[in-house]
Amino acid sequence: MPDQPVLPTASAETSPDTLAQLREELPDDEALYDLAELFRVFGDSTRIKILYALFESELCVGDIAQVLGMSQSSVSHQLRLLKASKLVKFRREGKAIFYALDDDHVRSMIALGMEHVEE
Amino acid sequence: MPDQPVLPTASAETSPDTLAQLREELPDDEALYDLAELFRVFGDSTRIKILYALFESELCVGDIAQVLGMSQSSVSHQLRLLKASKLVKFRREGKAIFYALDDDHVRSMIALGMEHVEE
DNA sequence: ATGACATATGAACAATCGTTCATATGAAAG
DNA sequence: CTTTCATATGAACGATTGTTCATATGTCAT
Repeated sequence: MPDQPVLPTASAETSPDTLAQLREELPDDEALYDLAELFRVFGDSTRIKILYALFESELCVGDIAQVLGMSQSSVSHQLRLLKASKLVKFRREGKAIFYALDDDHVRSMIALGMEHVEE
Repeated sequence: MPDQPVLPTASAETSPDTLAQLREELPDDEALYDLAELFRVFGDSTRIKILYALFESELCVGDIAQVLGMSQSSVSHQLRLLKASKLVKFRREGKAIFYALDDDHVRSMIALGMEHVEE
């Protein structure tokens, strides 16, 4: 007869207590979901291209579309996501709407990612 | 008769030359695709959770699954992607395989993202 | 008001993705 | 060599995603 009852959920190498503690130390599910969602927004070629196009200066939607060689509609749809995630800000000037990176946070993020990729 | 022929692709606010220059200054399509792909790997709750679980110390697959309350299969599938993107490394010890964050790059990336989300 | 231009949005469709289930590989113990 | 344990992998299915096309909203000039 074993000292400890055999639990249906079997641990492999680390003690169950340590695992339980690790589980508690993880950020809230919501925070983790939000984080994943943020990365998901960066995780598309079109959106990355848009962000890169805005690296130096603001641009209006039509110009972004032209620089990237994509349809206005597609760019607009993606800008919506970037807007919702606070990665870009915008201002109206007559008929045109100019988009720009929201802050240097975004630049840092892209730069850091690029470092990893270029290794 | 207009000084310039009217091009089928109409520019909106910025001069066509400036747009053309901007287009040239963008990183290669391949680099941009790789960058997006990197972010895409971060862009899933399960994978983010796995990375967070490995923040402090290495863990074997079964333990990761238990900490996250997910199936071994699912974790293994996701580890494959993390491996392919060089976000985690691993070593074998008997039957178990221990995974760990590949480098501090990964930690920085997650930390930076978390900053943005927590605003 | 009307027309022209810039942008946004909704529906629809193909493509991609993450999970599950079943099974395969690989290592250690008997 | 057979069994057991840990992990990996393939097929399949539902869910999510990005594009296109058509159309709506909003701004300015006439």
